[in-house]
Order: sequence, then C-alpha cells, then structure tokens
Amino acid sequence: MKQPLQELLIGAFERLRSQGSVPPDLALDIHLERTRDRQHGDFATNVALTLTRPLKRKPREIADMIIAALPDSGYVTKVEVAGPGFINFFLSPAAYVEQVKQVLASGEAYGRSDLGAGRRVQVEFVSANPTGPLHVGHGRGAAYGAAVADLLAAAGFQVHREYYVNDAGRQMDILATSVWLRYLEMFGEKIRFPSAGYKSENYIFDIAGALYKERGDALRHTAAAVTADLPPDGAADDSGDKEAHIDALIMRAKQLLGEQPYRLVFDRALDSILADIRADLEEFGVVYEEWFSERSLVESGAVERAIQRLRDSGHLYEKDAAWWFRSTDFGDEKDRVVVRENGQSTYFASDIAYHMDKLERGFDRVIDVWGADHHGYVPRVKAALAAIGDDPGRLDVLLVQFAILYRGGQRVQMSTRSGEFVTLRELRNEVGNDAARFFYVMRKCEQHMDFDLDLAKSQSNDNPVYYVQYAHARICSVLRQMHDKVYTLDESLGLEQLTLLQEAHEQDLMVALARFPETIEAAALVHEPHQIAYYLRELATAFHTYYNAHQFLVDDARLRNARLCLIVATRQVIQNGLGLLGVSAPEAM
RNA sequence: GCCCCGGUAGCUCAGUUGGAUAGAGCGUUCCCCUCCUAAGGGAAAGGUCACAGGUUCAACUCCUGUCCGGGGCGCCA
Repeated sequence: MKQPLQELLIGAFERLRSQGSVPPDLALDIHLERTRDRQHGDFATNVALTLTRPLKRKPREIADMIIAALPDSGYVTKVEVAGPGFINFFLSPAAYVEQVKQVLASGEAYGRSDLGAGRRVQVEFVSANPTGPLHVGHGRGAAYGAAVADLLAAAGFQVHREYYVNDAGRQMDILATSVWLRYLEMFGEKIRFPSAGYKSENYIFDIAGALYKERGDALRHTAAAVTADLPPDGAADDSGDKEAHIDALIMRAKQLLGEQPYRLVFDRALDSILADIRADLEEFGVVYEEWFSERSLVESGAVERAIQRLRDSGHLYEKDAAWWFRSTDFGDEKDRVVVRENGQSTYFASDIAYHMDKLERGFDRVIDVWGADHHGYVPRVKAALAAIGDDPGRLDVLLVQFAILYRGGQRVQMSTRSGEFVTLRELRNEVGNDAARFFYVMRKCEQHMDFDLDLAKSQSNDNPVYYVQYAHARICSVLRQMHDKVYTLDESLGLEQLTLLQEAHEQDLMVALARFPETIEAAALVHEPHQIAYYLRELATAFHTYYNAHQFLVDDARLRNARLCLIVATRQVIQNGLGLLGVSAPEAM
C-alpha cells in the first residue's frame, strides 16, 4: 500500500526537476509513514520539512508545490498540507477494498513479500551446551530466534536455522566423567563425587542407568584404580583445587577406559541429552535445518586451519607457552588465547573456525542469537573475522536478556549452581506452548523480561494470548452460526459488495488488515517479532470492537456477505500472524 | 575501573529509527448481554518521558555529563 504512494512522490519530483523548480542534484530521502491519527489521513510524509534548508523556502510552500506536481492516482482521494508542512494522503475506499480481496486471494501467503529477494541468511540460536536440559533462559532465545527466522523467511529471505552443538571441550568431559562415576556407583564402588562434577543432576543417574543396562560391567573399574594418586578436591575440608582434581579424574577415565570405551560413555551422555533438547524444541515448535557439531570442526582440521590462517596473516604471537590472537588490533579490549599452554585449542578457536565456515558457506548475512551474558564476546569474534579478511559487518549478533519468572507476585528463585533452575519443559507444561511462545516475544529482546506465570496461565481477557486467539475463535464461531442459520458464504457476492462497508469500525479493521505486510517487513528487517505481537493485539481489538458494535449475520445478503468476507479475511491474518510466532489459532475456545 | 542493556501513567511495557495533542494492556471508577462466545465492548481519571546541558524548523528519540537498576569483564564453554 505504501509502494504506490512512494512512486507518486518520486513522480512528482521528476516533474519538478524537469520544470526546474528543484535542482537536479537534490538528494531525496522520502519518509512515508502511517499516521497515528485518522484525521491526518492514512499516510504522511515530511519531505517538505526536510527540504526547507536546501531549497531555502517555507515548508508549506514546498508542500504545495509537491502536491501540485503529483500524478493522478485512483488510490488517493485527497492530499493536503497540514501542521508545519506535512503532506497527508487519504486513500480511497477502493484501495482498502482491494486489500481485503488480496487477503482472501493470497490466503496463507498474505503478508509475505520478496523484500529479501532470496538472499541467504543463517540464523543460529539456542546452541545451549548439551550438558543438561534447556532452561527458561534458553526458551526465550528459542522463541525469539525461531520468530526472527520465520519473519525473515516471510520477508523473502532464504533462511537456514542452525544449532551449534558444543560437543567438544572440557565441559563435555566433565559430563562424561560424571556419568561414568555414577555408573561405577551402581556396582557399589565408593568414590567421593568431585565437587566440580555434575553432582545433583538427576539425568546423570538416568544416563548412567541406561549405560549399566546396555553395557553391563564392560566399563567397570575399581574405586581404588580410579582415585589413586589424585590431587585433592577443592571442597571446604581439604584445601585442594577442584578444577585440577576433576581434570585429573577426566585423564584417569580416559586412561583406564581407553579411547573407544571412553568415547562410548561420552557419546552416550551427549546423544541422550541432545535427543532430549531436540525433542523439547520440537514440541515447542522450533525446528532446525542443521545441527552443527563443534567436534566436526576439530576433527576435520577446520580449527587448525583457522589458527593457521591467523598465524599466516601475522595476528598470532606466543607468550607464556600459549598462542594469543592480537584482537586489540581490531578494537577488542585485550588479546585472547587461542591455543592453551597444554596445547589444547580454546572454545574461542572453535568459534573462529565456525564463523569462518559460516561465511565460507556463502550466506549473505549471518545472525547469532546469544544470551546477553555473552556480550563481551562479540568484539573478539568480529575481530577474528576482520583479521582473516572477512567482513565483520555480515555478522549480526542479537543479544537476548534474561527472563525473570514471577509466581504469585513473587520472583521465582533460579540458581544453576544448586540445580534448582526451572527447565523450559516445566514452563511449557505449566503455561502451555502458546502462552510461552507469545510471552517470550512480547518484549524487545534487549529488554529484561518479567514473565508472569499466573498471567500466562490465566484463561481471561487479561491474557494477551487468549485475547488474540479468542478473536480467531469468535470468527470461527460466527461461521458455525452461519451454517446453523442455513446461510452460506457467497464470497464473490461479498467481494463485490465490500464498498457497503462504510462504518468506522469496518474502515478501521480494513486499515488494520492492510498494515500486516508492512508490519512483517519492518519487524523482519530490525529483528523485532514483538511488533507482530503488538500488531495482533491491535488487530484483535479492531475486530472485537466491530463485533460488539455490529451484527454480521444480517438479513440483507449483500451486506451479510460483505461483512463475512471482511471477518474471514481478519481470521486469515490472525492465523498468519500467530503462525509467525509459533502460536496456534484455535477454532473454538 | 572498563564495557553492554535499561530508566516513559500505580504496575508491565510500546512509541513506525528526528515529526503533528506521548500510547496500549493490567489495576482503579462508571456504563453495556431479550442480540453471532461478556475469554467481549464503551467512557473517565492517571505523565516534569530519571536529571542537566547541547545539536535544529522540530528531541521520549541523536551527542555529552550525572544519578539509579540489571548484566559482563577466565589459558570455562
């Protein structure tokens, strides 16, 4: 709807240039916006205001000149100058009628565009370490990332959703070792559990139990062999180093088991947890094109190649037996280690390799959705890309703030350390997938979020999810009533008679429908799914107001079918909008 | 100490990237079902946009400084 108006303005300026009323080299930045107030028409532009200085004329004079030069259009009934020099456009009823027809003709595709022109975008999100179930913080990243990806797809981008699996590294060794120790306990081996291990997590016992069932005593070793000559743990009673202790324990596990059996324990733990995460996300309506393994980067030599590229380009130096990346040359606060004293590459090295790989795969844009606690990590990743000659501007890192749960007006305590965090699955079971998905994206991602569990659960008009879904259900209900009254929907008759819909409520609803495609484009480009949530609430309000003010199933067949066409179009848009957020559109509530 | 995010109605938050009289939901007060689901609608009250400067035709929006809240600053991942 915006596009034709934009073209009219461009046409006007072409005419003004040829007339010599405007210098030929005049730079134009035409901002066309929806008006806040219908008194100001449908769209407004401030070009005249922005041209006061270059043209050295009064804004209202400039506005008059532009209006006089506008080509004719069937979409516009009136154009006027207002306020300090705004140009207001009033669209013709035909323009909105056209939009309703468009909704019904396009169906599920209404709102989609080819703005992205098929450019390839990769969206990496969640990527939680596979060391335990997802918690509510990951849930927000999942809902947000999925919505951003779907929005981009709707805006015509070719989207590749990816989960980066941190299946290499020390944290996973700690996990595997923890499982093995629990497994040994099942044979009655008495081993004091390391304080840095996964001590109180129930799923560790479950995985150990599965291992016991599948492998019997094939992986058994005696407590004495496991604990012999270990450096002391760091618990309160012995002043050892808990990190050194667990590292030694990991070494011991690898030694006693041998490479293959150790790998077996490791993979059993990894597969089990990853399967759980995958199922959790699928139930949440979040699916990926690819699960990308960090280990595959290590094993394929990609990490080594990445380090070599940095070394070749002179950005690495050796200090204290470790290899450092001079990221300060690219704006980072301090230099970062890529190869540790012990010869192991760091997580950061893997991440450099991963991001190199992403760009090599030819994505036009790469989006990472991270928890806000990783913000300090952004400069070093961008630094690495710059160092190897890639364009860090192709990478967008979207930081998602934490969600704080409230129940009964009280903050729900969450502590990862004590293991009493709330899992995503628990949240989904408590409030349902729809409420969880909707609430998670109701806020801008950089906003701290207060997640009110009671509100999310309440089946009342306080709850925005139900409010929107109810509008959809109500329309379905009207159609059921229609059948009961032995009417049928005559769509072609209704579409012919759309001009009968002159009531203010009907006009408002048509405006709301027309705004949907614009809203998707805007939300997609700035990665803000909350705009869709707000839009849907406004659309639902426009419908509920209309519903209360007018009867749809009236005797007059022409008016009845016109109104039914309008609300069927509304139902379609609600369905499309909720779909973008991963929320269902129920036919009855 | 340095860095990131936030501060808008009693509460939770929007504010179309600098535009017209700062908006919505909840809460409060009042009103509307002989009528397609009242899980709805209408009306009222409610504001020094944290504070102070600056930039310009125009600042909640951009710049600088201050105050308050949250988070981050590992050879962890």
